Amino acid sequence: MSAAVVLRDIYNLLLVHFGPQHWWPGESPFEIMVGAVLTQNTSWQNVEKAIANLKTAELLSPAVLAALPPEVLAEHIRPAGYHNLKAGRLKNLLALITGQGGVEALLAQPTALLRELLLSVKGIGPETADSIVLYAAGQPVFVVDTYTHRIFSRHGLIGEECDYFQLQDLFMDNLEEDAALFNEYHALLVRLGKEFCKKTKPKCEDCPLAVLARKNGKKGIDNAK
DNA sequence: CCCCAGGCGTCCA
DNA sequence: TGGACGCATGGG
Repeated sequence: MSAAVVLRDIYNLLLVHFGPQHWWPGESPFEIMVGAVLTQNTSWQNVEKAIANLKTAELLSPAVLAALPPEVLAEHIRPAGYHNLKAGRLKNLLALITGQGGVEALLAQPTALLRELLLSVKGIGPETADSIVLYAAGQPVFVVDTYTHRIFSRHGLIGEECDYFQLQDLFMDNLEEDAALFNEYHALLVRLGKEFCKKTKPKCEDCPLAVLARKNGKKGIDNAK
């Protein structure tokens, strides 16, 4: 079974089962960027509270946040957890935005450069950078997260040791380079993870992907290490 | 009470 | 280079 076929089968199963997820849940590119930082190791439910706080206080714009003392910002985003840490990370991101002449100008940079710029920000790692590239800039990179790794390793499709970039390459080498596809695929994997592939309470027997086991066996994916 | 959530940086061998 | 740890709130 080729990787391309397996990846397509999984996508089709998930899309039929769950339907389109309409990601990212945010109203503007800047809101998406803020949400991407706030959701680091944090449930989206908590992030929503923090973003609602910012909106209510009319703080959710680059210019306003840039002028806000970090301690004040931290108080508003408290529900998202790690608020002191994340206030600093948002400040770092705002410095990049300002330095690049604004959100529009930053997000208009070519994919590879945009990714490098984001990764140069202290507090923005591979997943946060890729989330911004895909969901805020609409450029085609595949976003990997803990759910992606957990789902694929539990189904025996990759090894436990498969790292972020190996897993990302697996998708990007075997799917057409299409931002809309990458968008929906990642969103569907998160949906699946939340409902059927939690860390300690996997509902594997009910997993929509259970049919894959019979079709694909335990052979894994051909070019997965 | 416990464990977990759409990570990342630091430290230390 | 890689494994442990801190960061922190809200939900189940």
